[in-house]
Amino acid sequence: VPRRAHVSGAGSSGSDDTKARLLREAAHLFRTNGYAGTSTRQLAARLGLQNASLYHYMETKEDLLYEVCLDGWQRLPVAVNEAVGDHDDPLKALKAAVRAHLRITVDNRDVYITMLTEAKSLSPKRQKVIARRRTEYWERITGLVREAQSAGELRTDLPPAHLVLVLRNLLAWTAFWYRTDGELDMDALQGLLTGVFLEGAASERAALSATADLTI
Amino acid sequence: VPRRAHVSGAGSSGSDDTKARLLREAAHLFRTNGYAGTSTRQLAARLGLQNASLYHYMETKEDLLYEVCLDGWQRLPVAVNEAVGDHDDPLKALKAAVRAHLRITVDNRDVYITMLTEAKSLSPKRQKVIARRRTEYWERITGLVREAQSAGELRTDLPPAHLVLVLRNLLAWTAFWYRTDGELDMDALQGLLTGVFLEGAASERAALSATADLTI
DNA sequence: GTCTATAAAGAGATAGAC
DNA sequence: GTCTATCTCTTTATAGAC
Repeated sequence: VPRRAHVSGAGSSGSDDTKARLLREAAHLFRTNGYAGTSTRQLAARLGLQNASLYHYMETKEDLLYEVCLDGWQRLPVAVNEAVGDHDDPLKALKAAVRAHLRITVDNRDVYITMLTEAKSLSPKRQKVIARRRTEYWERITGLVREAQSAGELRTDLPPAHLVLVLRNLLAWTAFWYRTDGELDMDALQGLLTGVFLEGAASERAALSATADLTI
Repeated sequence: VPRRAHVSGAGSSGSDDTKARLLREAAHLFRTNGYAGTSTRQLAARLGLQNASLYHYMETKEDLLYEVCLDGWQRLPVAVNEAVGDHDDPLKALKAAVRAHLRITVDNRDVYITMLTEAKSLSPKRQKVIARRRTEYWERITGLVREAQSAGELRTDLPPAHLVLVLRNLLAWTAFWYRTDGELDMDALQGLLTGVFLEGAASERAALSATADLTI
């Protein structure tokens, strides 16, 4: 008789509430101390377990890192697809994607920062799997940018891939400094990044003179 | 009789060419394997030394990380000040600062990425020193942005600190993906980032309609 | 599913010879 | 300035009882 009447997430085996906690705490410690800097004893202590008990839920410590990275690179495209779903206007779709990306990465900083900074500690084989997911994700974003260009909403003098490099900078680094208790809420953050990305930081006067330079 | 007729850098003691190599290799390994994931034996091997010999140049492994971080946060403001030096126009000064930042971080990826991702492994006291240098650096950049706003070259509807957050995203993450053997050389990279930062990614048509929205 | 106990390897750092 | 040798502690992971 199971002690808790939970419907488990997606696991194939066992009664896994503890497994989810394990992954959450692992992501937290990996971000805070680094992967190699996190011991299985520390991890066990945070769950109120002995070191050896962890091995009921995992085979090696590296498995945890791998699962955290897989989870993160899964959540991101899922959230973006959901956000993009119901927009006809490509620029609105892109804005929704930006919003979803920010939301996911800020709400899951431990997972997100771990998957960006600690994936180097995975085996080469597993690093390749992660790198492939990352590539696919950013290709998806590139597609959104390309559509917005085709619709005449984004400038076409720069290739979509280059615009995405800029966008990627804006999105990737945000979770490293953003604090939910800071002066910027999520709406302001999204407005700031989208605003400068689309309109630029130049003053109107400067922008007009730049246009003049081109026209004359 | 010294074996090499080198003028040493800034050290107060000893004959230190090896010390510089040690710091370089340390930064490389710290970036590649993480601080905790790097052993003193690995480090020694890269210098052709035994583990114990390192302790002639350092007291603890953590000292190396600290020196790498200090070095990185020293180089950045020095390079920016030098680049800004001879510009009267605030916007040109800011552009020169951006160029210098990119140059330094891309040319010293090991140091730069280590100081951003591994400083968490320092003692709390040392982390504070590093955090202070980081703050001072970005305050310097904020000053440049503020001047460019005062000169009417950057939009003033956003506070300088918010424009710097955007700029910081653009600059901070670049060294993580930029490859010197890629299709973008440093000039193109600087042009891309500065261009989108100043002018925005929207098409002119879209930009005009945005302006119209404000005017009408 | 969690425990105690422990194996086996690797870590940072030191002692002292040369 | 570099070495060999070693101390001491911590690490990941396993064995086997409950």
